[in-house]
Amino acid sequence: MGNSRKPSGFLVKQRLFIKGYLITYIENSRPYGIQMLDELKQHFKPLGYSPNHAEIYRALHELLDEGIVRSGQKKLKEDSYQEITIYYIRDAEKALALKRYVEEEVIRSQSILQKAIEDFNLD
Amino acid sequence: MGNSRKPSGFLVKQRLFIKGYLITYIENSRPYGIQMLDELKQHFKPLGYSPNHAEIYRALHELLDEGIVRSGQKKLKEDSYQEITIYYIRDAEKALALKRYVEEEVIRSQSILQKAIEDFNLD
DNA sequence: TAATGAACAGCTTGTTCATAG
DNA sequence: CTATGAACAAGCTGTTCATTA
Repeated sequence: MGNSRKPSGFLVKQRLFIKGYLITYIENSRPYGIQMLDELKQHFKPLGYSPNHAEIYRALHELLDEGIVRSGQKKLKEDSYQEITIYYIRDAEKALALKRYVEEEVIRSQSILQKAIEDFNLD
Repeated sequence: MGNSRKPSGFLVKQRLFIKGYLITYIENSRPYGIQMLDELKQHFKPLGYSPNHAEIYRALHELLDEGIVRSGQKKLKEDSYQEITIYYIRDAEKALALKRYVEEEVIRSQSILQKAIEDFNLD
């Protein structure tokens, strides 16, 4: 059973990083997948980071599986036929715990990078 | 031909990160693979990062292929039978260019993480 | 046994295809 | 056509095995 590879502990994984943002977006405004993707792209475009849609959906599905969020269907516009999937926080405690963990990982990653910048400047 | 996947531009890749350190180590003291690995492990252990030996060798081989370093054989100790592979800078200009690129990537990655920290603190 | 290297396996993620409405 | 999702494929990287001296 328990066959998993021990990660080397380099930088925070993209999937986890995105989950932190999705929780925040869902807490604030219950948007849907593509909209959150667009926000992320806008947000990080100046820094050369542009996530793709599959990664957002995979992250959302993981949040569902973990019982952190729940989802519902809704029409995109009242007079529209288009259905979208919107998300709500299901377990606020778990959500907060995950966000804290993401933050830890982000800070740890930053300190690794900070060390490198200092080391490279020593030449 | 040119079939490559466009990276999303998230954080700097471990391989590249390590190459920056290897160049610095080689510039300073011409150590060999395992020794550089041990130094890296010591250096980043407090931050939970512990690279493995295969990753270091892959990085060294790439630096060889790119013509940035060259290698030579040497006995580990004078009275020893054990041979080690030591590295020297072959093209200082290329080496510097790569280090600059690594530094750029590290800084870009840091700004992504910095943004996240600020965003998460807004709750 | 220490150092190096290659092969293999598993995980992450970018691209493409499919489906619904 | 838009949103969602799944399947597929390409990397990347951790683990294991092989070789050499």
